Amino acid sequence: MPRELIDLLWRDHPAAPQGGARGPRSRVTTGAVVDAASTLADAEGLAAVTVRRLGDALGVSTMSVYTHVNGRDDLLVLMADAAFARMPLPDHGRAGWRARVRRVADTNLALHREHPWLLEIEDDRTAFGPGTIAKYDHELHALDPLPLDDVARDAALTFVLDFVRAAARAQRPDPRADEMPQIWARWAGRLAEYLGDDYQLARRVGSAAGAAMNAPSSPAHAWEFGMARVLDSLAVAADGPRA
Amino acid sequence: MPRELIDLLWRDHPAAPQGGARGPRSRVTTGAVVDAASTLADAEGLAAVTVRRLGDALGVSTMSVYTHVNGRDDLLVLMADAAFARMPLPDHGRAGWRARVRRVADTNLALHREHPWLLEIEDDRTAFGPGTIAKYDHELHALDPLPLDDVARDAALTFVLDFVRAAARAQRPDPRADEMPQIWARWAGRLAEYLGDDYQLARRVGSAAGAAMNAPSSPAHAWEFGMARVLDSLAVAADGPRA
DNA sequence: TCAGAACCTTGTACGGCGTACAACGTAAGA
DNA sequence: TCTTACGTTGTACGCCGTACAAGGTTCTGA
Repeated sequence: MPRELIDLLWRDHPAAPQGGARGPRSRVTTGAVVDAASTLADAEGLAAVTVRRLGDALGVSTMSVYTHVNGRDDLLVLMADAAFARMPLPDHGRAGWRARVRRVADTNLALHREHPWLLEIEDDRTAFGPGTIAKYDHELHALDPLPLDDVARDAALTFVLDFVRAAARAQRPDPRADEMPQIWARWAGRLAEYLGDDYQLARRVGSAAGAAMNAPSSPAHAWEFGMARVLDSLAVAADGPRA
Repeated sequence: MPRELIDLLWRDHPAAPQGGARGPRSRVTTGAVVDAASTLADAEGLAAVTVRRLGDALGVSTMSVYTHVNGRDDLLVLMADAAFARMPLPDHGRAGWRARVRRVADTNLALHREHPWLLEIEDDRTAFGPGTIAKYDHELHALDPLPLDDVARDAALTFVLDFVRAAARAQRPDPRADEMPQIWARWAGRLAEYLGDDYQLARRVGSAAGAAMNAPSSPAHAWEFGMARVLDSLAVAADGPRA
């Protein structure tokens, strides 16, 4: 293991160990590998980010990628932290907590819309990256106006971000979206036969929810509904159980 | 494609097409394949569910698996629907909506704790399976006492289940848990150096949240906090914006 | 009765993946 | 100048999902 992941995460920090001076100059850097991987993931999804394709994209052999990144797992952590580091973290100013939370939620939703592959990266080691830590600190400060102790503050932020993550997942285009019309054409009749007269509530609600969108559910409405719920519930948590 | 996924999903329904009578009797059934795959996933995770290992577990050649299941993607859908079908769906009786929602949440959390691999299956086609539809119908009925129209009812259920899913994800043991102590031993010093005096809030809250558990965050507290928030917010949604 | 159709099973093979390893070239330090 | 550290590269291994064709087995219909 040439360099530890934590040092690669903090590679732009002054205290980060630099590579020794001897030997040929690197033709690419860790940052370039991460950038290329992110671009590839944006364009074709995370599954397209293979070490071989990365080498091609960088004009370098497959195995050369491993000089700058310890392996694919580590690369995903670096990609996620880099994406977080790119997020705008505007000062919260004098905004109330509702506006702050809304902004945090909107920004995170936008992030996931731009980089849907973030939803597939679940490595806990991301938490040690500079982008992730800066984001965490900033978003915790969004809750400054609320009277929450430290543990509750963390739980509240988790609550908000988990909601956003789930909403982003629902809004993400299904990779099978192209085929769905044909699949549905083949399935609709059979499903009706199987269902008969059962599950009337599920069928009514399912079709009502799907009516707003083309999808079987309505992510747009779920976002509005959920956002209102999140804000409502934080208000209750702040003002006390009965207020 | 021998049999459509929808027919495999509904394979126990009387109207489902049965295999023709000619040829040798199948040594295994679709259900047996799904069960073996689920057992394997429970024991070793979804990544261990490979067609080759499934064939071994069933005492059948690798390619024979494809007689009973169209491919790995379809198999995952069948596994997920089968897991939902196994869920207990007790009548809601006279319980109030809070108790109903709590029970739905608890049951779903238990499901995800028993089958963590469910979190990795995101195929929308699962929605057409009998187990999934029955579960959806049952859980919609949990919200009967609340004055919600169809679209809001769907959104409310999504809100609850998404929270549970996120909580389950947080509670899921990191596959890297064994190595974390050693990793942390190597990283702690370097991270302290990188952080310096920055991000004080993040560090304080992060360590406070982690103090309750061994993990860097406290999923147990997040569950309690989030559950209270979910119930609070549904109460507000039900009673009107100001009540 | 007995071919032929329908079906299940199987082995081989292909193109992908991540990555271990060793050989080689290159540039800076002694 | 020689050595040492480092970047680059090709080959190779063991996985993966699965297409395909050959073969065996059982029921159907003439």
